[in-house]
Amino acid sequence: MPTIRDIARQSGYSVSTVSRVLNHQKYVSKPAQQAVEKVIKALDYVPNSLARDLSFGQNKNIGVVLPHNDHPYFNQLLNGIMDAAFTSGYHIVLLPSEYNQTVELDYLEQLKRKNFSALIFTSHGLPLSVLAQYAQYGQIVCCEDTGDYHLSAVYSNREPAYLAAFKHLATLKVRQIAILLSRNLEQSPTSSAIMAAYQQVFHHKPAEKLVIGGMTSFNDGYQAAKTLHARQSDIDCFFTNGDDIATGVRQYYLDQGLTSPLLFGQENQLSSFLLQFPTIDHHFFTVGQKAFEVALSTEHQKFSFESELIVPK
Amino acid sequence: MPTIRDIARQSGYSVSTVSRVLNHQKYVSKPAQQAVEKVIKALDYVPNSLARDLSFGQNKNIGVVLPHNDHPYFNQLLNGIMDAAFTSGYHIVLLPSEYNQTVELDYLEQLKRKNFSALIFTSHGLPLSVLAQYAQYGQIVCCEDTGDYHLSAVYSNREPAYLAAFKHLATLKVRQIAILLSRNLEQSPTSSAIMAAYQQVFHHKPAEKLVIGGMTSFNDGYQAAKTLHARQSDIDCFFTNGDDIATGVRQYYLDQGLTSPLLFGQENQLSSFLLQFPTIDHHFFTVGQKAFEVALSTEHQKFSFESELIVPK
DNA sequence: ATGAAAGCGCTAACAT
DNA sequence: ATGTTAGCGCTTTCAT
Repeated sequence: MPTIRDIARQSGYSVSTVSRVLNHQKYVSKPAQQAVEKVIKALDYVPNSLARDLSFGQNKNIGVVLPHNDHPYFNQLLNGIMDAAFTSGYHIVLLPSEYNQTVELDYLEQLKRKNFSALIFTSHGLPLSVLAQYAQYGQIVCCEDTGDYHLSAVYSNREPAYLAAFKHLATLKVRQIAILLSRNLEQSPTSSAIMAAYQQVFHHKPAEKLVIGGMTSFNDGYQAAKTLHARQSDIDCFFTNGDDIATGVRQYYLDQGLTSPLLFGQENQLSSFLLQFPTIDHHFFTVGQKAFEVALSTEHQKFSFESELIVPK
Repeated sequence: MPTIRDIARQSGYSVSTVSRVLNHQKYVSKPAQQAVEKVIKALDYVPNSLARDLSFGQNKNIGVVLPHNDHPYFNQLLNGIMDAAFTSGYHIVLLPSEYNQTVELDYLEQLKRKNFSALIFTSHGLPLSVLAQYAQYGQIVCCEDTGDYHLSAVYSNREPAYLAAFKHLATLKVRQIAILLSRNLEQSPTSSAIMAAYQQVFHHKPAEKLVIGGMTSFNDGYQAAKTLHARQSDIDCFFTNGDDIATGVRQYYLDQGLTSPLLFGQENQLSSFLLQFPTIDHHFFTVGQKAFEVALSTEHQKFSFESELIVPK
């Protein structure tokens, strides 16, 4: 592989002139430019990215930490991020965490080593205080409210929509509400927000035996319906963490020859539209786009979008 | 940020000794090692990845070119790739192509620039002959049969399963078969394989007006059913490119109060299991895992797995 | 076991 | 407008 020095030698110009040509800078005469470009073409030369990155002090890779599961939350977020990255010249590096703190810490160390110029956490097991310690080494964007921590945040403000959702259900005189969550009960801010909204509307906590976590798919919804229906047969509503999960619930009831309880989805996927049940759109695609944008900036920023309650007429 | 030279200076040892400590090499005395490690800890030093990569001549990034759409094919493949990459020390870089040849060419150029140490093409718009020209710059793995080209290949051998599928349908005395494809008709080897298998079984080509491409979702299936049913009302079977797409077809018929035609899926997703229609499992997760493995190797290799016909009893 | 020094290939400040 | 050269931070021969 020829280097910039080979081009310099063979063109009769210096390394810096070649560099100028490569980077389309000013102060290169037409003849110089042409001579250099001719040799470049002749030797089939391309500049080495590794050398460039070292010289520049950073590369153009943005790491995206995600638990590596298939929940639509991550898909939509990732699609938004990729969409924004597409024309930016930056690359998205997938960093699966499996919610493992050791792994997450390793990614933070890599940020410090300049293996990435920024990091986006779509979720994290590590406490925010730890993430904050690494913000000095590069932009760190969290897809949740980071409170007072010196960490950028781009997220969806869910509380109002959850509140509106439960008020809507209260209107419908629903009595026994099952709640399906993504992760295990207390772990995530999202779960807390749901529980808080529920309590605010109904003035009591959700029955523990009607709450299940770990839902990521249609099938999970199906199984959860089975389990919960066995526990309590008069459930008249399922508040779920995804339209497809709600659809799984419905399928179970239909397969049993029962009428489906009231369904409530999230993510505004196709199924809630087709089956005409209410859902919440958290605008994750938009969040992803913005998260990427912030990742490129050098300042700490906080943005929130409003989750949107969608009720079919 | 301290550099290796700072560590050398402050520890009283040379740069090379520090380097040896960092890389756990032989020929470092206990006292030297301890002295160096102490300073490393004191200065909170970590080696710079960019410098390492330049010195080593390559980085640990594997680019994965994919069209950036949501078809389960790419998800499953990507999941397999990520699964294999997880413990490897290598990173997966997402390279959306939108089937754009210019974009794909740019990724190949980046391979040449050593921005990636290998490239996996889950799909490509560029001809194989062009890809082959870049194989000299790094391992290139295609997820399809690459014939005689000097390109690694890891893919699923679909023909036999397609043949078996149509034979199965012939057994059922199906007459009017609609065919739903991923991309537009002639573009992909997959489409050709389907058409060839069809013709071999039924001794004539599929009716052109019963073939539609561009299917990626439930909704696409729904719309396609609508369109095709309007064109011809006696379709008695839909051979689709995905279980969820087949499910969309079914939904349309049900919504019209009609009985669903026979469905045939692909990808062996949950829906074919729940609704008990036949499907084909192309084992993309496994293909992805293997593709990654080959990406790390320096030799050109070809692997194929057998697609599997799955018929519920 | 340890160190000196020559790369790796490019950028950019400085000089002319 | 063009050239010289000192980095960028690490790895790796080659001496000692």
